[in-house]
Amino acid sequence: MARTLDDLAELSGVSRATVSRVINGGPVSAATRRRVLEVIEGTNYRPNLAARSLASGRTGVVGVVMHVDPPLLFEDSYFVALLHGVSDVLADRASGMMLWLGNRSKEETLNRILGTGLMDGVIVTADNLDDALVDGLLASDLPTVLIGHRRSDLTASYVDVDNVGASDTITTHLIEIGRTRIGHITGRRGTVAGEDRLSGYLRAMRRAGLKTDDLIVEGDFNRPSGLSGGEILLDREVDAIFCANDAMASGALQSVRARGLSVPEDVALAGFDDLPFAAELDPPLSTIRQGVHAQGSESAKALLSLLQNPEGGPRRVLLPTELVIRQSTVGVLSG
Amino acid sequence: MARTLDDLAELSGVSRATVSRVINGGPVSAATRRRVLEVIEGTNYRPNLAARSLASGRTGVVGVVMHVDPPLLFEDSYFVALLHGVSDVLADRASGMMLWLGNRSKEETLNRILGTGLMDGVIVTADNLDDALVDGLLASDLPTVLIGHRRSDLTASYVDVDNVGASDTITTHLIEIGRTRIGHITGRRGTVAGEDRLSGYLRAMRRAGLKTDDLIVEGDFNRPSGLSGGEILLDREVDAIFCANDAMASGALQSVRARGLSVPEDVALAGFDDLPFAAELDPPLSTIRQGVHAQGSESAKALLSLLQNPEGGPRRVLLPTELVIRQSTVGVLSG
DNA sequence: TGTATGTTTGAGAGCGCTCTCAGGAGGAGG
DNA sequence: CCTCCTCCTGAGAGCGCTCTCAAACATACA
Repeated sequence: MARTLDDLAELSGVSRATVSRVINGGPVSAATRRRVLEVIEGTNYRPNLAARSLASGRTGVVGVVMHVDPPLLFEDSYFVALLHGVSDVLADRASGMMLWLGNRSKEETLNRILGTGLMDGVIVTADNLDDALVDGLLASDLPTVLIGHRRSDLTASYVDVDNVGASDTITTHLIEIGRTRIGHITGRRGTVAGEDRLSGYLRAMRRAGLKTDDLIVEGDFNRPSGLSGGEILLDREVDAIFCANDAMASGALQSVRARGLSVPEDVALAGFDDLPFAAELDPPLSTIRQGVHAQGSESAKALLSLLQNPEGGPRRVLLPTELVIRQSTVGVLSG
Repeated sequence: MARTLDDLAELSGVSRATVSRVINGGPVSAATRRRVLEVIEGTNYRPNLAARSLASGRTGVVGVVMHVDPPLLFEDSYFVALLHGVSDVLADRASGMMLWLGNRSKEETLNRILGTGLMDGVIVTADNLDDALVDGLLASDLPTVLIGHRRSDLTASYVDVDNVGASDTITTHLIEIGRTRIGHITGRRGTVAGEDRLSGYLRAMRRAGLKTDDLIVEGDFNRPSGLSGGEILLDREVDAIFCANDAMASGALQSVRARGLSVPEDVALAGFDDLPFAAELDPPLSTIRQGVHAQGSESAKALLSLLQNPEGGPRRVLLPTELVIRQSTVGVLSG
């Protein structure tokens, strides 16, 4: 059983360099190539990635960095879906995937990532406006693609959805069904998604000439903050609530119910994400569908493209979203 | 900025070998060690893992193999919890984690894993009685720890829970509250968990002298099979149903409700896993709590121990489970 | 036939690290 | 003062691969 290139070289009667060329697609005569391939066939040779990395600086291994609190990762299927999308693409075109989660400090994680030298590039979830880990990766010479964070610096590669536009769309939907006192429960402040969704809401309201003075309540993307936020907004007599994600919308729904009010007759309700449970709420939730799996797979494609052609400039992908209208805003749909 | 050991050697006026000793804890005089450490301090040197791997055969990187259908991974928080547990332990004591999911064929995955040569060892989820991927890993010279699969071959290292004993326990609980026609909806056949939980059920029933002839229905661990299995068992006039996991129990609950029967008065209901939603069902579900996070972390510890002392024989860990009694078997708990 | 051009191949120098081996320094014992 | 031991340290040989360079050979054209 051949273990090294030299073994293969001896077995096939050519030099190590030639075997390397065959394996890596270099210029070799057809006859030689065939002979070497035959030898390789019968020998289950596997190139040593460490050696290859040392010699060429490339391994084919890609890093995926999701520096979130493990509990969040644990609860929120968002990250699992993202990982799923990334891994689907990498399975075909990369030789492996290293995963970096949030169980160390950001500084420590950054150091380890940069230190291993085993990865050709990384994909990193960038939820916050400011993030030392993301900044550190961008500042390093490790090719990096961001998920969910469009940096203002214009040199980073990223994959994101148009949070502002989508929020504007769903807010406009609430306006079009005749609501005028539309409250908003924001996402966690300091996150891109939270800030951008707020911006979209404000843009739509302003364009329609509607007031927002007392209609914005701060949430944190978790269900309880939707419940408490809903109570506050109901006190202020809203006729619709747009929550920055579905989890908070389910909390808000509970607050509406608790007052004996009905959705959507008394209060229309809208969320963001279209996670699986959104369709199963009672009534089913109108929301914005963002393809999380696609965000993962597109970010992997972007990174691979970046690795293949580093000179091509940053890759910037803005994925489309879709307004999903269900009974929480329009009542019983006529069939 | 020092990039290599030679740089550090030059800066601190010693040889490369000595710097290597300082970094790896070899025998060095206190004075030299201090001097070298000072140089390292100010220079954010990071050892190159590829080079280290090539020279020593070790990288500190561990592989985690979860060859499940992505949809399953996506839906079932079991795997995320497992990963969480593994990563918590590896964060401290390993220099990285490679993740291998089920988006390739088992053969292809096996080849890639064995081929990279970048991992010191792997942790692999082994759900099925037969699994070519698991067999291949065990047959290779890569140190391997199994999760959830106690092989009969007695040479493998593994972490598992006592499925048989736990099933016996919860079945016995149903017997003790006076039920006699206790149905069982099995897990997917061919899985260790499915078969072992069935065995435990049978053992408890036999010991109590109860018949099981028409009381066993085949399920597949998913909710719909719990619903349909529940309907079949209700036709056969059971007074209790033990489902091989919580997801199926929630389906079975729905089938009981659909007939206007009440839990636990007419039919007592029990599950297995104690996933978060189990406590939130109406009524809350009696079940077996198995620490999934602990399974992950223990398997990581077992692997690290195996790597540190390969001669110590296989590591075998059987984690405890806990019977969690809620209202689905005992009605309203007196306070 | 001679020169220019192109194709295919091998030799060999690393990539950055670990680890063995042997030499030097210093102390203990005769 | 010499020998023996112990403790530290440096030299140097790899680990398995990639990649440059130049040699060898083939082909084309004048």
